[in-house]
Amino acid sequence: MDTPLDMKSSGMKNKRPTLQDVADLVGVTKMTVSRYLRNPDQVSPPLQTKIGEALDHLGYIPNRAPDILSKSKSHAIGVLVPSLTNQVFAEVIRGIESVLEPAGYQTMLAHYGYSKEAEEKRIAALLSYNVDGLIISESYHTERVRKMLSVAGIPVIEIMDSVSPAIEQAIGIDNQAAAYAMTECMIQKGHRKIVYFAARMDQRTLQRIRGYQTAMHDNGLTEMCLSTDSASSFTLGEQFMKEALAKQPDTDGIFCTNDDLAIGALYACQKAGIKIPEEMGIAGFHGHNIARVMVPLLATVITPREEMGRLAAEHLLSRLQGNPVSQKIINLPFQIEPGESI
Amino acid sequence: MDTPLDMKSSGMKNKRPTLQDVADLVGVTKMTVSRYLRNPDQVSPPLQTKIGEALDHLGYIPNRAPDILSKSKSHAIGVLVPSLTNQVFAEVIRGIESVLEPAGYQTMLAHYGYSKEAEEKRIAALLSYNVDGLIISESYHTERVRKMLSVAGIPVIEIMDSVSPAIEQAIGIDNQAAAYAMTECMIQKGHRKIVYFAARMDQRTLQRIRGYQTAMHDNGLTEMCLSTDSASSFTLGEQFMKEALAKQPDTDGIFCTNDDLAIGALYACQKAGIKIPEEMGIAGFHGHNIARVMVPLLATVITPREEMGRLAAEHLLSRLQGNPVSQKIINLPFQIEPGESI
DNA sequence: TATGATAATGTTACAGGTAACAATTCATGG
DNA sequence: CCATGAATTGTTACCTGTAACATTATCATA
Repeated sequence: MDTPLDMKSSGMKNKRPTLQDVADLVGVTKMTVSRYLRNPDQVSPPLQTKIGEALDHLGYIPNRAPDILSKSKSHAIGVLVPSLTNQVFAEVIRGIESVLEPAGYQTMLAHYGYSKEAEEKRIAALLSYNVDGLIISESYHTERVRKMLSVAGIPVIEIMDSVSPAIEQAIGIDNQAAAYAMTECMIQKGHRKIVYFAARMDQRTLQRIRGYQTAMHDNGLTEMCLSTDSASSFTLGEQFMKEALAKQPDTDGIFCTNDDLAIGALYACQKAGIKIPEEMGIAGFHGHNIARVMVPLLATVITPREEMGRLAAEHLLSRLQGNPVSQKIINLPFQIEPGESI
Repeated sequence: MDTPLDMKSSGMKNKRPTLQDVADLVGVTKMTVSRYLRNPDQVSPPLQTKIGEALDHLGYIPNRAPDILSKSKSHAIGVLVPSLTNQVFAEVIRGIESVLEPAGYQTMLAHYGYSKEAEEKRIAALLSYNVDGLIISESYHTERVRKMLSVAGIPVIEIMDSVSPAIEQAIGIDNQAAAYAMTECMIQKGHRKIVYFAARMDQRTLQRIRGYQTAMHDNGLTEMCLSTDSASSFTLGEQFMKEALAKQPDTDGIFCTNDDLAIGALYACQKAGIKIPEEMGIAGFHGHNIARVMVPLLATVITPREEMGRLAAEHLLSRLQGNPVSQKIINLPFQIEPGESI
């Protein structure tokens, strides 16, 4: 005569409990339960106990859907990065979450693998979930993306790049200036035939190339660039190294668009018995953690990735609180770390 | 006499357009527009054109909120990992998304920094957004987490670990067996005084330690373990190396719970002039990409991270289509890569 | 031209929480 | 013992897209 032990075994739908279910159990309306959840003191002490027990017993889980529907406020922030495997973005994300999480916001992460088409789809998806704000990391967008963002009417912050014209607000570094500075540094150290290794030709890489080219030109040196559209990797750095030596045997310096390529190139030299930095100077970009411990220490451009994420989140929160854009473009400092490899 | 150029400048609320707005513009009911969006052929050709134009003109963005509310289907999958900066999880996530994205599912990523408390909060947050399924990467859960998951009534898949009892379904590797195999391999290569470096004492690390201990014991060797609760890093590997040599100067092997520690330890040896592998064998775990190119090549346990993510997503999709759990525990193979460092 | 079938469009109700307002209870002082 | 107001609880409406059903338009055929 017993009822089934639980709903699962009874073949019922086992739907997750709603406020109504809790209210029915206690014998009040769901409004009362709602009040309890938002501020327990709004209901009488005896009900507080009963409602608390009922919530616990049923295992009530809050449901944001109604709120999102009625107030168009999801308390979720969309974060769009090109890649998750790239350590750089992982650190930016950590910075973002370190601010959003304590503020009660959920981050909705999406990535688009550097494809404009995917970016469009991902932004549409994030907007369809009614995110309250967006942090994106590209500087060029299709017309449709711009329209979507404008229509959505939510604050948008672009990160990584402080040079391209911002939609509303951009926080990043000046990639061209950083690349210029590193190239200058390599030249000062005596390198002359410096080749640039580039992968994934996005805006940031193009700007770095421009910085490198300008520095070479300003010093009366000849530039040479090896590039590909595919993803960068340690192995690609090795390949490029071999290619550079084949094309220009007297190459004495390599500046890479990121540390992955640089590390690959460095190991390729070690395997080939090329002395670093005497015979070949190698520099990277972005300060991969490993660059700071390896032997020899890799020359690299150190960028404030985590702080960039933090700042982006802070400015976004500020705008969600109704404040206007305080500063359209925020340019963060970078640092040239010569290491031991140039 | 002109109307303002756009709504922004008119001080209006600039709310994002709804189906009703589109319908009003065309002169039909929103139901007709809804039909057009789901299957254009359901409306007459002239209306198809007009609705298409209106949608475009207003920049309509679909809104999932009503659907989530009425059907409790969000087409979002929650993915919970301990850390995003850890490359291992980035690759798992890539595997997951490679399956979910083409299937029309949005991933909602959350991480909890190895804290049980944060895990609870994160799972509650994901459930409050009505995710249709969950992929989580811990094997031990608080009672409250178990209750939430049971009440939510959505498919849950645990990844990383194939040994702990699965809530519903687990996909991972046998960490203990893998650590045993690598320890055996080190012993075979002649190392005797092998020390284990562990950070972040989660279940997986504990199982690896057990594998190491068993292998040492089975070979009549003495075990020694350096561990900390804090996060692993290259620098920590360096510190541990110094500590191990101080405590046990005749240490001739290091087995690390991950490649980050191993790489740090390896460079520490290089800086101290200790020859690898002659004087010191070093092995890692998980096959960090860099381990596959560095000099010397790092001995490591190669795990199918991306495939693990793919499989988890595929099984989740299958269950979302109503299929039952086909296999409660799926044990993926690992591979011992001796490299040149042991 | 009437009839029935089919295509095209409209109407209504619903999902679950909460703002806004309404109603009820209860204690207190006159 | 009732008026008054504060404290507590209830009622109604709303947010947006769509399933389910209802209605109207269109057209071929008897």
